[in-house]
Amino acid sequence: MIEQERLPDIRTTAQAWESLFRAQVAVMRRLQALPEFRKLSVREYDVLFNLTRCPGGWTRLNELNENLLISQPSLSRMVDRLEAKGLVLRRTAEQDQRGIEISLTEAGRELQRRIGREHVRHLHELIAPALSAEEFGQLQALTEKLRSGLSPGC
Amino acid sequence: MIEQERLPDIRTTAQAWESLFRAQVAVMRRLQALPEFRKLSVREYDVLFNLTRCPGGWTRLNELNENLLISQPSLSRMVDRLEAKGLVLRRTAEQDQRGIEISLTEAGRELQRRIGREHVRHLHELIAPALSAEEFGQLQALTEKLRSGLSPGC
DNA sequence: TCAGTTTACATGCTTTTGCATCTACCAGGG
DNA sequence: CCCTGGTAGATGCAAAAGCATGTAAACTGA
Repeated sequence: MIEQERLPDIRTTAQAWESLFRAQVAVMRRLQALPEFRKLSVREYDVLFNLTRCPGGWTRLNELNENLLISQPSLSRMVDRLEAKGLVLRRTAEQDQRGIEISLTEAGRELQRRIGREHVRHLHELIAPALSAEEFGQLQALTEKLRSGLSPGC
Repeated sequence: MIEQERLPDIRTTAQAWESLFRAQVAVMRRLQALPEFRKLSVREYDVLFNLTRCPGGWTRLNELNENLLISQPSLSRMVDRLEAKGLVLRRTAEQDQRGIEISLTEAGRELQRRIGREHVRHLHELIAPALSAEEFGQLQALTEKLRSGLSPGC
């Protein structure tokens, strides 16, 4: 038996996106009010978090910028501030003298871990009651597929 | 036969949320660069959009604020600007003299529709290739359930 | 009824963001 | 080799954001 896979119409995609977006807002709104984000904003934490996810520990600034919603100048200045706080290091890329590479300092890594632990714990308390383990698995699979399947054209 | 519904562990919830969040960032990053948001930022558009969704057309400012990620003072000033542009109206609430109610002007409604049409069209082009109609339906159902099932405690 | 508390929004002030632009560097022909 | 075009970040400046606080109205409980 052949499974028919319907192409989504414009209503379907719009409604799914709206629902996903509202869920994200609802969760994020509660998260960012939590005490772990008093010293470092969610955006700043997200930079540190992204830095933990790159092999070798160094990432290009432009590459980092692709995973964030802030503009290139804003990231440049946010890195200034994180550097001033002793949380990240800057160096010029070896192969491309225009480029800048960033990595966490030990203090930065430590702070990320500390905030991350609290964050994950609070996140769990907040969202765990909403879905079963199986449903969270489906949600993860669908959102991963969504992200990786975005139209390259636009 | 009884279906066993497992409770999610902390890894499962954290990974699902991270995936959802990254998908949202990836989509939003592309959306906000589109031409329809040159005149009005995504945040401002979202306010107009929320105003189309309230019965009677008038919404309390604090109620509106719950659906947005910006702070109360920021919303207050954003409404100032939208009012100055002739897109929304302000009035004091009847039952509660402290409260402010907002509604769209005709120009505001018109602008929302115009941006909204472009927005939905571009959104569709962007995300439609990623999932089937059935999968978008599942995604919508899961994210709605997530949003409505958040722990009231935190 | 009236002082004390809470809620809703506005406002002063500082920080952060974004747009436009600048500089430095790379890459690809002539 | 130099010139042209393009890319990676930095920076000047104006707009927007958040924090702390102010004001005024509503609730609360003697």
